[in-house]
Amino acid sequence: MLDIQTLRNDLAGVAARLKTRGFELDTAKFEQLEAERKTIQTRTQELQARRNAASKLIGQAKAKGEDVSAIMAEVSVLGDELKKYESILPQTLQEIDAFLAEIPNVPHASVPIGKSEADNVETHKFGEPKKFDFEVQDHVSIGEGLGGLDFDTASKISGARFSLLKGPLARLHRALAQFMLDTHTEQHGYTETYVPYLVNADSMRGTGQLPKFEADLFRVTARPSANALTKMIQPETTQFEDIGSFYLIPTAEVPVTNMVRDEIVALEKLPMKFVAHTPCFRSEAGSYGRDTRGMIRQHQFEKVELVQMVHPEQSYAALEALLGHAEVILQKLGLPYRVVKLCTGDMGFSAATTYDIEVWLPAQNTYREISSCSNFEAFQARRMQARFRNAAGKPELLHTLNGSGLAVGRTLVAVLENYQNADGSVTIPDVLRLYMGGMEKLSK
RNA sequence: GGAAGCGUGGCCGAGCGGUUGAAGGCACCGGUCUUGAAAACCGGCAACGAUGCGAGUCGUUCGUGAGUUCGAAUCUCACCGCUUCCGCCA
Repeated sequence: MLDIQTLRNDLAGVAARLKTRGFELDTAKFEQLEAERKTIQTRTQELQARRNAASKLIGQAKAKGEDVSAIMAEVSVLGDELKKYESILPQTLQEIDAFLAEIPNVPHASVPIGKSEADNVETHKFGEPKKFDFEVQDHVSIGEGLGGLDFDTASKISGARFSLLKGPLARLHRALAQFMLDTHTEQHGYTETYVPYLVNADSMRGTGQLPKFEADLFRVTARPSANALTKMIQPETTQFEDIGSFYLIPTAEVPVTNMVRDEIVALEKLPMKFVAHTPCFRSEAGSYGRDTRGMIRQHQFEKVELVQMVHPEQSYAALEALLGHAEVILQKLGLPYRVVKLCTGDMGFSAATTYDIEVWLPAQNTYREISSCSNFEAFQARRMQARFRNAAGKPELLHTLNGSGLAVGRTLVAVLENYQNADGSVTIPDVLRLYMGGMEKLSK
C-alpha cells in the first residue's frame, strides 16, 4: 500500500511513476473520494466534539446534584445527524482503503523502464552453458528414464500440474532443500523457521496477495460453526473470507513476513533474517497451455525462501546481499545462470525492485527463472503495520525483502538437465553427495 | 465434540457507566549524585487520524462488530482468538 500522504501531496507524480509499470491511476476518482472524505470527516468530528463537551458537562452537573434536563435536551438534538455521519464515514474510509489496496508499488528510480520481459536488463552471468556431444534430453525424459518421475500417476491422484517423485530422485529433491537450508543458516546468518501453510486473509492482505489476486490462490474452508454460518449469509457481512476459511500459501513469504504484522520491534532487533522451506500452492489460473510438460509450473512445489525485515536505510544493500545468498546456491551446484533486473512493466504488484535469477536449461536452450529477489520497501510493512522503534523512539515502518533461495523443483530440473550423461544417467553435484549417502550418480 | 475461563498501552497489570487515554510496575529517554558505572532520587514517555505554516486544537482506539445510553474499557448480544480440563486423534 502506498502512503496516502504522498498521493495527496504529489498525485500527478505518483501517477506518472505508476504509468511506467502499466498502471493507470484513476486520479479523478481519488480526488473525488478525498473531497468526500474531507467534508464528511470534519463534520463528523465536529459533531462528536460537541457531544463530548456536552456529555462532560452533564457528568459534572450531576456530580454537583444540579438539574441536567436542559443540557440533555440540547445534546439529543445532535443525535440524528451524528448517527448519519458516523455511519457514512467508515464507508467512505473503506472506499479509500479499497482504492489504495489495489494500487501497486511505485518502482524504485533505478528500475529500467519497460513493458515486458523483453525489456528486462541482464546485470551479470555465472558459468558457461555446457556443450553436450550428444542429443540432450529434457528433465521429463531423464526422470522417466530413471524411473523416478511419474506424471501419469500424479494426474491420476490429483490432476494436471502435479508431479510424483520416487526413489533416488525423491531423495535428490529432498537433498536440494536440505543443502539450501544448511547453506543459508550456517553461512548467511538466517534463522530457520517452520511456519503454517494455511494462513488467514489478514496475512494475505499484508503481503499483497489479497484483495487483487485471490484467483491465484487456493482457499480451503473449514466447517464453520452454526452461528458463523448464519452470519455469513447475512447480507451485511462482507468478510466471508475471514470466517472459517484459510488460504494455502503461494510462497513462504506470506507466513514469514507476517511474523512482524502489527508489531513494533526494537531497533537493535534489525535486521531480521529468516529462511523457511515450505510447499507452495498456486492455482496457475491464466497460465493454461504454458509449461504444461514437466515440473516447471505446478500447483504444488517446494521452495526455500529468504525473508528480511530491515531498517529503511539498509534495504537496498540488503537486497544486493540477499541476491548474493541465492546466487551462492547455484554457484555451489555449478549451474550456469544469469541475473536480470526486472523492468517496470514486469515487476510484481508489491515490489519496488526485483532481480530474477535465471538458470540455464539445456533442453530448452534458454535461461529460466529459478529465483526472484525483491525489495518491497515499506509497501508490505504499511499494509501490515510492521514497524520498528527508531533512534528518536518513534515507531517507523520497516522495509521487507524476500527472495527464493531457491525454488526446489526447478533446481531439480536444472540439475537433471545440466548433469545428464549420454547413457541417461545423471551425475550428482559434489555438494549434494553428502546428502545422498555418498551416491555419485543416478542411473537406472 | 463437551465444560470453564480470559482478551486493557512496547511488556506486565489495575480499573463503582461520568475530566479514565486509562492507576501502579517494568522497559526506554533526560537530569541529579558518582572518578566511571551501578544503585538511589527527580522528570518525561501510547498509537493512529483530521486540521493548521506553526505552537496547538479536535477526533478515534481497552480482541472485532452490532446494541443500550446524553455519555461505555466498564452493561447486552454475536463473532474471532487464546488458555485450562474431559473426550477423540498424528
